[in-house]
Amino acid sequence: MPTKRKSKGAYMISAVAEMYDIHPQTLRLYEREGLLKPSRTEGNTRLYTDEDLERLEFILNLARDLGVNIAGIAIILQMRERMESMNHQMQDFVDYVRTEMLTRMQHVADQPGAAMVPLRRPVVVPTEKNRR
Amino acid sequence: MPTKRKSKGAYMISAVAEMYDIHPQTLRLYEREGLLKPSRTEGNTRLYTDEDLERLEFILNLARDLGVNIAGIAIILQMRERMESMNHQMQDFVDYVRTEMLTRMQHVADQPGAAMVPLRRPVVVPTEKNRR
DNA sequence: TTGCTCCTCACGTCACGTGAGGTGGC
DNA sequence: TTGCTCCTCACGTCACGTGAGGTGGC
Repeated sequence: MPTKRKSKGAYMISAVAEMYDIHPQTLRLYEREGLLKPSRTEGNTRLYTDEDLERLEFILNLARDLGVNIAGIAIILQMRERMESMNHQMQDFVDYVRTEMLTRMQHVADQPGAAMVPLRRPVVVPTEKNRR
Repeated sequence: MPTKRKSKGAYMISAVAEMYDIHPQTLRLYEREGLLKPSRTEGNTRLYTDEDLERLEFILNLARDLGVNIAGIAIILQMRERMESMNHQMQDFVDYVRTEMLTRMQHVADQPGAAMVPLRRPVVVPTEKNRR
């Protein structure tokens, strides 16, 4: 269950550490190992955005609950991004095909005596939410 | 570079250990941790098939070269399977759409005065081989 | 000044890999 | 018997997380 966090803000390291009950040094470690890349103030203080925190939640889930080490988390983060882009690509293609087919069916229907062939049911693209 | 291994055979643990320069105990460890599931003879001796060896190569690549621990490897193996099934699903859908469109275009073309609209180029589905 | 930040260094713990030791079947 | 297999137990090493210690800016 992700921590509630709706405001668009930026958090300093101690605030993040408190929110997720994590040692500030661990956050610095994750950054050094390339898992997180918070921005910095002019004074070189780390600032964690909501996007950083979402990523952090994902990392903590892997590290704490599943026992994955840093090397594994890095790879899993990459794979996650690839899967998301695959899903988007798939969705774009489905959308394209749907409109294209409707357009062509319209052409067919415009011809005298042409039969209408309906799409019987929408194509379901697998996502994190609807699988299985 | 995967070790050459074309014959359809089954290997005992010491043969596998030698092929991949890995300790037999490590192979037993990977099995205990659920990464590999070789079959057994009636006498309870492990038998590694070519499929097991392919999986083992993947595991060793993660463990040795990338430093991923066992928990991470388990998750990455799951994700790999999901990505492969997504690729297949995508490919099936592309194939379906291609034949379906050709069929309908044929219908359109059969009508007098109907315009032919070609598929300009084949849709490329991302796979491990052709990405980027 | 206070309370934060930054950094480096070092330690404790645990997972992973490996070895020893004893067993049993082809 | 030999050389393999099975198993459990135990140790060394290293990564991860945490703490201490000293610095500097708002």
